[in-house]
Order: sequence, then C-alpha cells, then structure tokens
Amino acid sequence: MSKRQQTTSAANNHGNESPIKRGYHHGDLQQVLMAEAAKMIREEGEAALSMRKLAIRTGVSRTAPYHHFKDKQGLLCAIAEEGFKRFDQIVEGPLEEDDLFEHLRQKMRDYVNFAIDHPEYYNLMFSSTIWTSGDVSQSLKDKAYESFHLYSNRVSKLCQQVQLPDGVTPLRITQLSWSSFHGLSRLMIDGIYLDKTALEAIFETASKLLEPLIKQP
Amino acid sequence: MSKRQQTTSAANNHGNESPIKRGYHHGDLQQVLMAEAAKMIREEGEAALSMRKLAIRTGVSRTAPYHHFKDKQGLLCAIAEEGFKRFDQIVEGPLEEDDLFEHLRQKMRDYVNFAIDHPEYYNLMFSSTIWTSGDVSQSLKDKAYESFHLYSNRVSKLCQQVQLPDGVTPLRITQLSWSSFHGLSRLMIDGIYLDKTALEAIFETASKLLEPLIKQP
DNA sequence: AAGTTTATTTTGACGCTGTCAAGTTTGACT
DNA sequence: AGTCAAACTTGACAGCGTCAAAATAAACTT
Repeated sequence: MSKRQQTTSAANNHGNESPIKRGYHHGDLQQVLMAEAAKMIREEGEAALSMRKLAIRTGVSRTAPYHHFKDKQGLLCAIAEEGFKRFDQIVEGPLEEDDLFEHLRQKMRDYVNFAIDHPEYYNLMFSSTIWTSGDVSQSLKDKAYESFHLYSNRVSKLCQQVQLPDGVTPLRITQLSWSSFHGLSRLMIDGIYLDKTALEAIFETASKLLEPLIKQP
Repeated sequence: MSKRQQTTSAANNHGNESPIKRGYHHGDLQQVLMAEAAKMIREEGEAALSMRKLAIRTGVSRTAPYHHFKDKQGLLCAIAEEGFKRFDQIVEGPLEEDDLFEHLRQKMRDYVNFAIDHPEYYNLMFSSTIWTSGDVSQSLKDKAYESFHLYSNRVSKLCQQVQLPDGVTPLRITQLSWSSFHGLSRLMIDGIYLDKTALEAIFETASKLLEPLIKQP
C-alpha cells in the first residue's frame, strides 16, 4: 500500500498542478481515483460505485486501487475528507457586518446549496455507513472535528453581536444551527417533504425567529 | 408473488396475535421476515443485512422472501413504512395545555428518543438509498406523506397558542422544526458532533429561542 | 373424496461484488 | 549496472441479489 494512503492526499503536489505525469506508472492514480469515484457517485448514485468498475473506468486493473486505499471504505473516507475541505471554503468567507440577518440568511443559503450542489460529497461526509461502521479513518475524524470548530468559531463571533437568553451558549447555538442546516440539507437532497421552492421561505422564517435576539440598548 | 405484498402487512391478523401458525407453509412469513430483518439491522448494521442470511436465519430457503417482497428494496420500504406507523404514535398523544414550552421540550425529546431508540427504523424511514433510488414503493410514499400531515396538523394547532411574526406560517414552522429534529437525530444516531449529554441543553436552547413568540395581550 | 387451481417454497444458475495472495513490471537510488 | 521498493496485474474465493424452473402444500370445486 502506498505510504501516502489515508493522508492529506494532495499535499505532495508541490504547487505543481500542470498535467505532468509524475511518479510511478499511472501518474497520480490516487487523485484520479477519488475524482472518478466522486463523479460516478454523482452520476449514478452511491450504490452504483464499485471498486471494480471504478478501476476499469480509470484504466487500471481491478485491484490497483487497493494500493492507494485500504479498502472501499478507505476510499469513501478520503472522498468525505475532501468534501470537508471544500465545505470549509463555504464556512469561511467574509463576515458581512452590514445587515446581520441578511448575512445569516446568506450563510443558510450557502450551507444548503453546498449540500444540494455537491451531494456526492455531502452524503459521504455525513454517511451513516461510514460513521457507524467502526473503522472511519482517523484523518477523516480529525478533519470533521476541525470543520466543526471552524464553524463553531464563526457562530461564536456572530453571537457577540446579539443578546443570548440566559443559559444559552454559543456552543448550543452551534449544535442547534448545524443540526437544523443538516436536517434541511438531508431532506432536500433526498427529496422528502421539502423542495427548492420552499427554501427561501424557510430561511426567512428562521431569520424572523431569531430577530428578538437583537440587543436592546 | 403474494397478493399481500407491499400492502398494510398486519391487516389480516384479525386481532389474533397468539402464536398460532396459520396460512401457508411457514405461517406468517412476511411479518417474520420484517421483524427479523429489523433485528439484524439493529444488531449488526444495515450493511450486514443480506436477503440470503435473512432467509436462512428465518428458516426458509434463499429465495423464499422474494414471494413476499419484490426485491430487497421492497423489503426495506416495508420496514420503513412500519417505522412511520410507530413514529405516528410519538407524534400523537395528548396536547398538554399546561406549560406550552415544557410541552414543546417533551415533544423534542420524544422525537429524538424515537430515532435514538429505533435507529433500525429511523435510518430506513429517511434513507438516502431508498428515497433517491427511483423505485420507492407507492405505499411508503403515501405513509410518509400521511405522517408529515399528522405532524403538520399538530404544529398548526400549537401555533394558534402563539403570535407568529409577519410572513411566518405554520407550514414553514412545520418544515423548519422537522428539519431541525431530523438533523439532530441524524447527527445523534451517527455520533457526529453530538452526544446524548448535550441533548437537554439543546432542547432548552431551542425552547428559549422560541419564547419571544408568546402572545402579548 | 378426488381433482384442480393457486400460493408458497426450493434448487440451480448467472453475473456481479470486495478483497486476499502471489507474481510481475516499473521507476528510483546507489 | 544492480538493487530495492513501490505500483500494478492475474488468479482465486466467498458472498451477494435475483431470475427461471421445478416441487410442494394448501385451498377451492365438484
């Protein structure tokens, strides 16, 4: 198995992203596998992803992927981790100080749109089968935890602009809001009860429910 | 295939729940299969459920289940449907008029506890693979829709006791609250970011955020 | 009670899956 | 030029979902 297996996979790119085939036989098989797998999941659903089809489609033999990922689960963990990296870019971004509640609504849109636009990542990031399997990769655990803290810090900063009721802490707001966005995204992706046309009204509702938090001078 | 396939499965029990073996060879294979499958999922995870193992464990041959369920997906849909039936019993139950917010907190507990206590049902009820597969059974769709309306009616009734902000409707509250409970339950079941010890504080937070809705006379 | 029909179950088979073991090729390093 | 390790291939195995055809058992008809 490759030494690089299960580690931050693009780290050894040295900033060189030109299409130069480096390294061993195939070049950058690990990256290509992850990209192709994500593509297959996106186009045909997670159930349609098999290690064999992935290998053949990538132009290598059935078991070649096993030198880059411990097993199928290892590949899925790596893709999920990649998903968290992309997700972080949504959470980051400027804190618009102008209109707090418009800012909040925009963040809601950003979260749910990420899930809707990249379900192949979002599904894996919060996949039951991955997280309850007992062998989720350590690096995925670490990345997920890191993303949570990034989000948590953002929420805490925003909380400073409002008056929280007694006993309500930024941590609880973090957990409650993430839960809400997560549930919204899940129902949306799976097409249960909700559809895109309801989204903006739901954001508006959430925003209105929070409005009493504005500080009374 | 059995005529009963995909229909309300316990309907022909005629209130007779004694362990009398009736009907054809096995007796009530359909019911036994559903119960055994749920048990397997609960004990070993959804991934560990195979039609073959289920059949053998139930004491019939590999393909016997296919006369009671169209395919594996059909079985899973039937179990999910059973899950919604049990879930309804949580949503139903008396409307405690005494303390509105304590009532709300209790409903939150009930929802999430159902998910935590019966993950083998909850996972299937909101399973990505089922709902995005394209062949979810019509009766499951109907049941899920029915459960949503049951919940929606309850929320609407509760909304009459408070003053909703302009533009906020009971439907949006229904969608937003279900999303929140769903996300909470999912993160809880999968053990991501949340654990049981945080639950009560999160409910308290949600309750506090809603308090400004009380009617000003 | 015998014969017919229909529901139920079994056996056999096919192609697909994940992945292990052993062997082969390739590039990098001395 | 020779060594070594990484990357990859081929062969194999058990398990999977599920179809077709045969067998069995219950229910219905007369």
